Amino acid sequence: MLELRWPSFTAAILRLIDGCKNMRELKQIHAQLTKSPYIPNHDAHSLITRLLSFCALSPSGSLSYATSVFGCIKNPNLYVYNILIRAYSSKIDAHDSEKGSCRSLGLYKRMVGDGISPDCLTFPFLLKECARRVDTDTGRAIHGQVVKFGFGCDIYINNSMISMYSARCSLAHSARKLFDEMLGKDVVSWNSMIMGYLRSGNLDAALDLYRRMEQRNIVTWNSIITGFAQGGRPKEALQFFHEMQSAGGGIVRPDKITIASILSACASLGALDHGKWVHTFLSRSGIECDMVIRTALIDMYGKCGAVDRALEIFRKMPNRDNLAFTAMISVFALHGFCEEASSLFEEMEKLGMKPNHVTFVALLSACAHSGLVQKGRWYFDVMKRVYSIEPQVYHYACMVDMLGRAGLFEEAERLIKNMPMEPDVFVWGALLAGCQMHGNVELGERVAKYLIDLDPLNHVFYVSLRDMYAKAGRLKDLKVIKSLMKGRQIRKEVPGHSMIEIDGIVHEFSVRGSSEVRMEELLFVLTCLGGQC
DNA sequence: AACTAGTAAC
Repeated sequence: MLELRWPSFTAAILRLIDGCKNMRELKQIHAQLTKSPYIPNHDAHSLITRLLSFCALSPSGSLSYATSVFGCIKNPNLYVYNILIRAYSSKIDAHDSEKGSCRSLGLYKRMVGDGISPDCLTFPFLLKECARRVDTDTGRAIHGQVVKFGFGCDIYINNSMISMYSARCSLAHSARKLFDEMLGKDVVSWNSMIMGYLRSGNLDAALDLYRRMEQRNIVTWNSIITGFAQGGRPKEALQFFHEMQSAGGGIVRPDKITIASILSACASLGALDHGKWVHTFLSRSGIECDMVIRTALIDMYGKCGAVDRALEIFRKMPNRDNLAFTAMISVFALHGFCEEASSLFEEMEKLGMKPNHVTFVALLSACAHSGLVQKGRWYFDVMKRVYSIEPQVYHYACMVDMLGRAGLFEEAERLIKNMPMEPDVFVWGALLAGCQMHGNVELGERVAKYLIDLDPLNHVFYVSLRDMYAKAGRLKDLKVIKSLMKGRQIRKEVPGHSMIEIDGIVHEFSVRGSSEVRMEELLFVLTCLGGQC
């Protein structure tokens, strides 16, 4: 083949590069090219550019190899620069430390230094990397460059900038400013702004835009459903799902992203009937039931109490990743099946699968709820030593919870003292709960007072202290705390509530009653049941 | 060769 002459030779090599399946094949071609004397100069450039595209953009490519190929190009043009900048924006490799600054920016500076001006495609790539890294300082600098080079009216670039500002929760207002000043807004502009509000927790602002927009697409629906499901308003997420199916004559059909989000909403509601309906809908829809959806199904069935069905789906999965394992382990942990959680973890280890920080949250909380202190200590150690996972503040909270429940207050306090980070309210709250459980008023009083100082408007800590005093018969202190609560107007504002699904409708109720559940009737039934027990 | 959307825990 190397005997072939231009142009068929070059065309054949280009076809070979396009047909590459992996980096090994590509490297072989690259090696042959380097040795070949038959390539005219202007062909060499197009060949090396194609090589670069493969390494930089193909899923089986390699960013480090792309960087070295780029280094071989003598006078890279705008197209070549854009390829590598694009690769940095979306590809993540071993050298891509999440905390590092944008690598594409260095390339951009070099390009401008070479006297090459960016075009309208350069900026979306640059901004995407800033968004991914939540590096809004660099993003702002690039915003300046956009204006300087006269691209302030490009809709793609403006949309990219909205997403970039939206990546940082505190900058939703910067995104909104751009959004308001944009002339030709399209559906992506609206979606990006809505996502900015959803990320920053301002669900009502997102809802306002959603209601006002003229055309919605699948991304709009999926974003608003996901945002509400994750933002603690899963009931509304379900409503959006129904709205989606009745809107626009069913032009926009749910896809697998919709299904994954809606299952997560069902999971947090404990809405088993809804979840089952979605499962049936999924089977009939022809939507591919991929690993993500199966994991969401495991979570949904597990959180709705159908552990057997969750396990069945897990066992029938054609392939499982560490997320699927973690979801199943979490289901076991939630229901107090510590043994099952542990043996699934062992299965995971045998397969050489890497558990992550979430896996250990599940394992540690399973140990805490089962009172398996020895095992919990062991997992905490394995996490650090074997898997090099730095314990986060919520791992410490699990450990303190476990030790507190076991009454091991000295060890719990020692652990808190030696934490590498500042203990948060969950850590102290776990210790307080342990004190309350064991009637350790001396320590509990100290912790509760500290927590009240830290978060003086949170009623939970006052109530704990009050109940501890009451139980210990410390009437004088009880009086003091009660008057303190009265003086500060501390009340249990939102009573603890539960939810129940009846005939596919999710009802919320609490001891104080409910707007939806007829309490007299409920009490009557309960009284009757009580007689039978 | 461009911009927006999914699963596990807290």
